[in-house]
Amino acid sequence: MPSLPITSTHPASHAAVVQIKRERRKEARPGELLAAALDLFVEKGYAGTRSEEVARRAGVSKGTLFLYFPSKEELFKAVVRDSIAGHFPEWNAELEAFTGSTAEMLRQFMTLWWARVGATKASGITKLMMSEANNFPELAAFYQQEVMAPGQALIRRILQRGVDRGEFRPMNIQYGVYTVLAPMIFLLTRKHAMGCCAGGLDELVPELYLATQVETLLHGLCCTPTRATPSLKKAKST
Amino acid sequence: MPSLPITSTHPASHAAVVQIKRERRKEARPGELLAAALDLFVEKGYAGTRSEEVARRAGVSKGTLFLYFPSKEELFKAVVRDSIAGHFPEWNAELEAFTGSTAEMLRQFMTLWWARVGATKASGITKLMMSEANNFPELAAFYQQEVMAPGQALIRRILQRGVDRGEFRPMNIQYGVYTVLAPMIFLLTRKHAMGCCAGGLDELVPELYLATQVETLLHGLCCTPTRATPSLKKAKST
Amino acid sequence: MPSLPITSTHPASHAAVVQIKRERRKEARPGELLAAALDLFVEKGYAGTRSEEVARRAGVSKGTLFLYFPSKEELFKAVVRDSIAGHFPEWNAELEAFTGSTAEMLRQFMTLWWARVGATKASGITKLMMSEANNFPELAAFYQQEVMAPGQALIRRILQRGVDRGEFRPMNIQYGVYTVLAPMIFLLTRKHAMGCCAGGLDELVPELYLATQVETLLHGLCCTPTRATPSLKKAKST
Amino acid sequence: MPSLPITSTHPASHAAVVQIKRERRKEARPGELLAAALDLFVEKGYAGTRSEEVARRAGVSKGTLFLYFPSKEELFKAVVRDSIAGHFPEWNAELEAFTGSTAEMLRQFMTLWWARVGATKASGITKLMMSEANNFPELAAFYQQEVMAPGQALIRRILQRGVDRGEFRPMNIQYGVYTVLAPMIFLLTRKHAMGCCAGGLDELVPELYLATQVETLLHGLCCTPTRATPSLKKAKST
DNA sequence: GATGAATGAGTGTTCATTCAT
DNA sequence: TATGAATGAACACTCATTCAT
Repeated sequence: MPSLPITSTHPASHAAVVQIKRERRKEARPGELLAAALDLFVEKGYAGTRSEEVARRAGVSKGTLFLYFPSKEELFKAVVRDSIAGHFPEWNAELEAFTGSTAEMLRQFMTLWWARVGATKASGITKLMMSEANNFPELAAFYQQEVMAPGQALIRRILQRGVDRGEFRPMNIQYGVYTVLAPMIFLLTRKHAMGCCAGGLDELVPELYLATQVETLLHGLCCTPTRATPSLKKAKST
Repeated sequence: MPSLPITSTHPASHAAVVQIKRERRKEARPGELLAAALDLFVEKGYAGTRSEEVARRAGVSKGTLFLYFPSKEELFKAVVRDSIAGHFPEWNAELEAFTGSTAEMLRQFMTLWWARVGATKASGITKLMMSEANNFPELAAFYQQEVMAPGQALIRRILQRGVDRGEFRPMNIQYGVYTVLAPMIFLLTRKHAMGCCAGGLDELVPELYLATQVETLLHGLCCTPTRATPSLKKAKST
Repeated sequence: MPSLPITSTHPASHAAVVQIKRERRKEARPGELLAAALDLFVEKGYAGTRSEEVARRAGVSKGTLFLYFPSKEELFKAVVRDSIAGHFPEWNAELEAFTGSTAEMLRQFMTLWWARVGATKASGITKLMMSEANNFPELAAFYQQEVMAPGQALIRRILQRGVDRGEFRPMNIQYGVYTVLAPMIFLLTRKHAMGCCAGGLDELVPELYLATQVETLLHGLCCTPTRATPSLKKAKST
Repeated sequence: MPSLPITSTHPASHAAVVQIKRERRKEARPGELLAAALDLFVEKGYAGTRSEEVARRAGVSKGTLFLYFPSKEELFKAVVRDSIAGHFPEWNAELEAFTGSTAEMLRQFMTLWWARVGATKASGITKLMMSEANNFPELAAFYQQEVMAPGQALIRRILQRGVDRGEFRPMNIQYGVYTVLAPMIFLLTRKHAMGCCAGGLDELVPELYLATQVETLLHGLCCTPTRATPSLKKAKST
């Protein structure tokens, strides 16, 4: 699996970051606008983000924004496309180099996902798509193809490895994928949509929640009780 | 200049001809408006739904809408109450009358939730809240209070019952609630946000997915392993 | 000066008050509506008064209001016309029967005006006219003719009497009229327009204010110092 | 069906032809808008003035108005400041620099007030407040604070100076203020509310009326009788 | 006559988009 | 290229007026 093609429809969108700040960085404009727009779209949603604020945060005038992006809609699409730069090759490679048990592999996958996506700004993109997919079907298709599909393929490979190596019971792999996905999406929802109104009682520690989920999952998935749940040994005899 | 077309400027001169007859249907209006509003809120989101269109879809004028609901916000709350919140007393009663095993109780909860909410338009409301909660804090608080809190309380009661009766292992109940919630939210996300672009490979049968999830959960939750719906064995022999 | 013609364009507007409350008082409707409208127009102004509230206060439905008055504008006109029933003949007669000094006459005029107009609901009509005259020129003309003119004539007669009897110095009578009018209008303004925001320091006792004004006036108007200001005797010798 | 007229649905296809050229006049706009707003507020009252008409009269679009003034209320406040409130520092300074007799000071105050406020459109603002204060409490508070309070303080200072210097008799200063205020308010009422229907008999020359009032006042206020403007005698001889 | 459900033009305000400079 | 002043279509909500019952 070679590096994913980067679909960037605007010039100098990502490379600009590396550029030297010479001649008042003309080439960097689109990148700065995209960064500002990402922040604001995540924070305020599509409708709630005013184009003037995007421009101001990028340090340019309102007119300049429309010089680079013909409309707010196009800006939004560009933001989503631009933000989904391919980390998948790297993650794929990491997981393929993994040599431990598949249970451990799943634990590591979840942990890394939280550290690299869930806990970072990148999670905002996912939230954005969940919110606006209906309004931008074309974009949803793009997201499905560029993010959801590779992501699910990655999970699928883990589960398949577990089954192939006799570590997991035979299963409907696709449903297994969804089982892994569900707590991730749940966390994103809490973080970006419901976090504001969570009652005081249910402070949720994401890392702990994910760990708990993985162990619960493994109980259901594994052929032999995983080390994290010795108490189930008796149960296994049935 | 004899041949210029003369356009009548007298008010209501032409409109009167087209005049739609006014119907007086006081009893039926709120329901019709609620139905129209549910459709549009789900389809276009809260901000994207224009009150005039709600009225038109219900076959009345803009003014009539505000005759029954004093503001867009109250209209939305009424929709939430009508679709979801108002049913909690009934659902609570049903579960309290339940006499079977707690595993079976959880299965029934999930099944009924899908039939009554997940599979219906009401599910769109939950998706909508996930999308727009950040932009409308008052609506979010309302939803939290009227839907999230009672819903989670309901799940909590099920889990607690399992623990109390020695059917489930002791657990952090709140995390257990989230474990039950996660696949529900995952389904809603798929249906409303990603459903439009689902690839051919992953056709998902929600009922089957939920059943699978419950069984996986039960493997992790129960004191004694619970094979899929043992209660059905008896039923078969009948 | 015979009794002023009462211009009432609506049936049973005033006579209704005397009527016996038999047969659910059909004839009283216009009168009740006018009374309710007067209250509300005075309290909330023309634009601020909603026709539905007028109807409700009169104990009828919104439709009924428009049955009696073809529009809000006509209702307003009717209110003003109806409320200015002629007290002037009575007041004229009273003053013509007055036998004391003209200074005393002026004092009594002011005192009675406050008791009968300034302090009562009738003052609201004047405020109404001051506020809305520009929007209803036709009505303003009516008010000018029916109220302002007779009122000023009355004052004029007092002043003229003072001059004729050698009690007041010769003066431009019309300006004298305005001098008498000014504190009256000032009081109405305070009561109806600025009263809401008067600072705590300047509590104004209308009767005291008017008395003060009259004495100040008399200092300027009288040939000999009036009894209320003995300290001025010395000054008079100049 | 070949002969159907095809109506272009492309946006701005026709409008572009009629397009009025946009002028950039940032410096001039606020003044133009303020002038237009003053005209309309005086003519139609606060509630009766539509913001779009203010914009149109200033030759700009509705949006431009809100570019300079964030709301109708702020526009009104700006008009008040521009017309009246903003001049108090200057007027205060003038009076503090005054070195003549307090009687003369009062005369000058009245004269200047008429020339600068009473005779100008600014007077309409005061009339407007008298009309609409009850319906817009926040505006009333603003006007009280920015205009009424400084204005009355100014008068109070004059009267106090007269008393302190032994020119005026001791008095209840606040009532004195009202005595000065009354003819001013009377004039405004006549001009804006009753002026439209003034009968032929009472042509009023405001300057003359005010002068008369001041002299009448001074008769009552001064320790030694002050015949009309003695200071003018000297002036004549010059 | 009386009702009150229904109407829809009108209002302040926002904001993506345009365009003269 | 870049600016930011200017635009105008939208939108939630109000309320005088109408009319079926």
